[in-house]
Amino acid sequence: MSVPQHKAPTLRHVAHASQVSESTVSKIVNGTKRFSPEVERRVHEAIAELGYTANPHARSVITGKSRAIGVVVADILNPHFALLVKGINSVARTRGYTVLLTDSEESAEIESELLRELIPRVDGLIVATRLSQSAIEQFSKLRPLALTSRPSGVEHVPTFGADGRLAGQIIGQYLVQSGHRRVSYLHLRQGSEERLHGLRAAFAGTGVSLTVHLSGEPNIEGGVNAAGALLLGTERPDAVVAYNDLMALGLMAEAQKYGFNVPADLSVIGVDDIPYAALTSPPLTTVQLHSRQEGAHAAESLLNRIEGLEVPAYLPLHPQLILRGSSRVRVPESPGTPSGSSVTSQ
Amino acid sequence: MSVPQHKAPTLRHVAHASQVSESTVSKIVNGTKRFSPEVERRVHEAIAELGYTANPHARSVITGKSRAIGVVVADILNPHFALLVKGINSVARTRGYTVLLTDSEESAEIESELLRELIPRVDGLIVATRLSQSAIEQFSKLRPLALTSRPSGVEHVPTFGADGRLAGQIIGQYLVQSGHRRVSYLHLRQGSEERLHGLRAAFAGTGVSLTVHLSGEPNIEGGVNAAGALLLGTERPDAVVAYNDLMALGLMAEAQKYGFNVPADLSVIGVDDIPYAALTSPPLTTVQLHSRQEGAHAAESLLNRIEGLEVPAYLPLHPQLILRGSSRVRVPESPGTPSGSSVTSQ
DNA sequence: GTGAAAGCGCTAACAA
DNA sequence: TTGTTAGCGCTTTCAC
Repeated sequence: MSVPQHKAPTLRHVAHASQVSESTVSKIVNGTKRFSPEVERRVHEAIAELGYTANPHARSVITGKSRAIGVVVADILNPHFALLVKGINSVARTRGYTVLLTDSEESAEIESELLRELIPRVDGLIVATRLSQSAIEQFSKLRPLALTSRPSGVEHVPTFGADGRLAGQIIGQYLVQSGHRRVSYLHLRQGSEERLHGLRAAFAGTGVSLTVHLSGEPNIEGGVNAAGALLLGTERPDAVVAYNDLMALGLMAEAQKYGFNVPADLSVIGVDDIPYAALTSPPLTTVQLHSRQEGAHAAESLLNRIEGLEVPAYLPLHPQLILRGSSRVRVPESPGTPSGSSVTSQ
Repeated sequence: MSVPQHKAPTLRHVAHASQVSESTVSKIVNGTKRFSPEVERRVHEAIAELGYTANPHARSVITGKSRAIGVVVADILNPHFALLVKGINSVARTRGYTVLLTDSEESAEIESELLRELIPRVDGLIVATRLSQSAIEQFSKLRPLALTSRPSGVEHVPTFGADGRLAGQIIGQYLVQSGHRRVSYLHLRQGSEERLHGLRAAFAGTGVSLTVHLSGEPNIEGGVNAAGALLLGTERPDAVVAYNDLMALGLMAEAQKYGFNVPADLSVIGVDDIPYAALTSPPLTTVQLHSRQEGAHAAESLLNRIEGLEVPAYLPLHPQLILRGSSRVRVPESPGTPSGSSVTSQ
């Protein structure tokens, strides 16, 4: 079953084979200095012959750099994070960095453990965190950090992602304009209060009521589990907004099981615009957050910081309302769709 | 923005602070040898005081081990791979290994590049490959490999995952028994022929016709794009089977746009049982492949091999038909659902 | 242009 | 139980 692992050739072997010193080989491999064509040819030949590859660990010991970045996401099964990772990956690959990806399973404890393990191996990290401000501050002293998806308001630690408050506000405005009166919000315990604040701001002075329900898990299960409390109370909502699409999808499926007709009885709105949001019946109205670009921005910024380059200010990603079948206008007299450039109808 | 990075304390610092030799500290840190309580106390104190963490790179240079494994998946956005990774992660974490995850974006070229980059950094790799047998053989000489999801039939390289041929056979048998007569299969260009072989075997001698269509992309887009050719020919199928759930979901959504009623006009069946398969209308009939356990098995086996432990034979994962609303019996006279333990109705 | 020598942070014989 | 020594594979002055 097992194939014997001959130990890999080293610089010494290449140096011997090509009759030059180790330092010469090193400089040629790294492009640090140029040599006579004859020497370079011999060295390249020997490298090819022996199948030499530099040992990145030995290199890291000296340079103090690993050309690797760590990524900690809360749940790689969530397409928002998968897309974020794809954005990070593409940037990292083109710039010659390796990505060490880990999944914290939405646990602050696991997240800490992973960070401690990752930090000595990488030059910087991108983290969707659940940790406290003080914990983040501690870690950020050890390595450059970039935060995503869950703004924590820690100073000196750059945060990336679309404006959650604005996302909430866009949804709120749409609901107001489309005649909804009783809105329930499925909130995520920790983390971003921002989406909620945005909703509140949009509803201020409009007479629209907002009821907030809590869910521990920002996934399909979380939506399924919250559906009962959310939908079967005495005052039934005419719209529910969920912290993210997964929760909205779970919630909508469960609502339909209860016999609700979406959107006739109830509008359902999510956040993220994951690929599956377009495939349900009805397809889900949601707010696109540009997860992939969020990852790319975070990675670019982090790598620039690591390499001591200038870190440009990134254009904030603008949340965009994607109108689909899970929501509809409630009052015939106000059929206008909301105005503004942040709306796309599909 | 940037916080100064004081260079990390080393063994030397700890040795100094606690008045012992470097090798003593090393042995205490690694638990290699025991020392007097007094010395151990001093060393642990110094470690805590200085916030010392071992430099894993320096360690790797000497030991030749990195306590890291590499993972290459084809598309982390595909829940099958996300679950696979979760299975791998949980095993790796409990055994003290770090996971270096990368996404090859379904490209053999990128996959090769990633493998070359990963190999010198890790003790072994888990790969969902698109590479040729010979390429895989080459890589497997450099590091222990475990293959998943896409059996390649390379000798000496263990492969994990449910039996694809059996999955195809189970679907085929169900379709036969439920009275379908014209089946179209949406096949994935490269890789697993196994699911197709299983279907063929099940249809042999039954008079059920099988038409095979090709799709390059094993994702939602692939299903959407193939729908036209698959559904709008002269002889319309009464069932379509897709290589995986993503393709089936894309295909079903598109079929519904064309006006097909699923399952009245057409049964749609996928493979994987991704979480979203249960949320569409109708929910998708599919075959559960136990992706998470597949990942766990591959990781356990690989780590055992790396550590020179015995590598137990893993129980093959049995594909299980999950009957949902996207398929139904076609002929009144044969209303029986298929028998056997591999069927779960929901 | 090329090489000798020193040393990154750590582990592993081998002494004592 | 503790320390000394050597050296992993590599980069990096600094000479020639």
